[in-house]
Amino acid sequence: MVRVRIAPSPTGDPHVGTAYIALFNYVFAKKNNGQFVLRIEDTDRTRSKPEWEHMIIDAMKWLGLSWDEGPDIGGPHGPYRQSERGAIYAEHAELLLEKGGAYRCFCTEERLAGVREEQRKAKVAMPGYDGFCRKLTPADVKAKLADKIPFVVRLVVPDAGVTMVKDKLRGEVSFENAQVDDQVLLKSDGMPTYHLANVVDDHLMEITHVIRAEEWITSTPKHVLLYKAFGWAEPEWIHMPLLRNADKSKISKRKNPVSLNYYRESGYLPRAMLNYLGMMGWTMPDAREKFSLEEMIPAFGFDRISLGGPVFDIQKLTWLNGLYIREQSADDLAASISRDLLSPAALEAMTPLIRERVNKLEDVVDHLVYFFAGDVAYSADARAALVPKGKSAKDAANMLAELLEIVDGLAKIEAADIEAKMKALCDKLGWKTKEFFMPVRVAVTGRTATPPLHETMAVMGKERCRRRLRAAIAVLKSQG
RNA sequence: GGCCCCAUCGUCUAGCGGUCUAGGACGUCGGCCUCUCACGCCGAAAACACGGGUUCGAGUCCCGUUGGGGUCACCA
Repeated sequence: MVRVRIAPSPTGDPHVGTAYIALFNYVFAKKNNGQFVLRIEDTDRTRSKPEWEHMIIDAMKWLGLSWDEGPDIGGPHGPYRQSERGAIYAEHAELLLEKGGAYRCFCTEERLAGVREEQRKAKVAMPGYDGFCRKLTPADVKAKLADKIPFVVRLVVPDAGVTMVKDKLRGEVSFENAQVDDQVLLKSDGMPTYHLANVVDDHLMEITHVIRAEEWITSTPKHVLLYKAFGWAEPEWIHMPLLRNADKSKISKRKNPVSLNYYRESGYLPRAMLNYLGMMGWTMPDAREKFSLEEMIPAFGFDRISLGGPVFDIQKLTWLNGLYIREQSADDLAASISRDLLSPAALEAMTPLIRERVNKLEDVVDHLVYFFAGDVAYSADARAALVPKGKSAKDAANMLAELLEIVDGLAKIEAADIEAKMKALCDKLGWKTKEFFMPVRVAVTGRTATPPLHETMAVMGKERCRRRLRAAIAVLKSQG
């Protein structure tokens, strides 16, 4: 039985790269009458948030990639949230300690930083943990444990030899063990790192094929070593090429919209997104470019994967989406417009904001534009208002960039919350409120006159706000 | 920088030694259709990174160079 999984980390917006890898896992599972598991990797206590998890699950459902087991529906291998599996990891770390596959490390952050610094200065070829605590005697360990000195558990990596990773797409990739660090397996807060949790869970959940992004390939030897230390059989390793920005670097929010919500709210259709992602690195045997998930499944095979990292080209995605939009009947299109864009709920949220500004019903249209539109045009007046008197375009761009950073970190914009955060930012920068809010208003709406900003932003939604902040920053930068 | 991966038009790609004077798609440009725009249709420009091998024959196999990317956390 083929069993695969997608294991997103709920530390930010649902990512297009997650959808990409999920798609190939899903299709491979379906092709082989296998099962697809959703597992939430929330072992980073400081960055993981339940809101992000909800958004990821919601986005995956929007795409239509359904899973057979997951935190929302349960299953025989649960729990599917790593934060709820602490005892399992502790137990396995202990097992590894007994088998000699791991050791306790009592080094402080400071010592580690010092070691790193020295290695940096000495230009050591392979910086990494220096193995200090590996030399501790059982008596040393016992004493430190008794003194309640905090510790982490590290993987024992052999000093010599080679670890081979058999990748389905790349063949045998070998790594000198000397190049592999004694990775931390269990953090001092008792939570596992990705490496431990991933291996333990994949084994316990009976995952047969690990289909993940190429960025993981260099840590795979650690995983292979872990399987060996536990005495478990390895899954098949399949490292997919990475989605890229136009400059070929790994796709990132700085250079591309990467949130699935951006595409969802812009009105890209899930089937268009899936189709486009399906042609990133893979082609239909008959060379068709337009194909459905159902058509992809029987045709799929890893033999048609190409390994060059594909550039995520929104223009081509948009063309494809247009094909799907136009093939709907006018009735169906009208229905999706009133359901997904001009919905009663959206209108109800906007109405209180624009009511005072309206004398005739038709007046609403002018105000509705910036709530519903994608990008807004910045007129000459608007451009002028983007830069407050006494400030430079650069100042304004920097200010908006800081605001963008704040918006990025929010799962959802709430009026009171964003108002407080903007006031705080304004104070921090030492700007007058007038100087601060007008550029933001113009950036986000393209207008110099709008309903109260924080409410407008909340109703407009995070995706619209951030894309326009980005656009305004770009305008300011081009002005020098 | 060490290690690892990758390498056909600007971009996504076809090509699995001869059928390649390299095919398709997006984008770009030109034209047709047309009240405008869009859609649609037709056409054009546009690529095998470089150097060595192997072979009767290399875009296709091997090696090197160059280039790009990834990774070197108590993040995933």
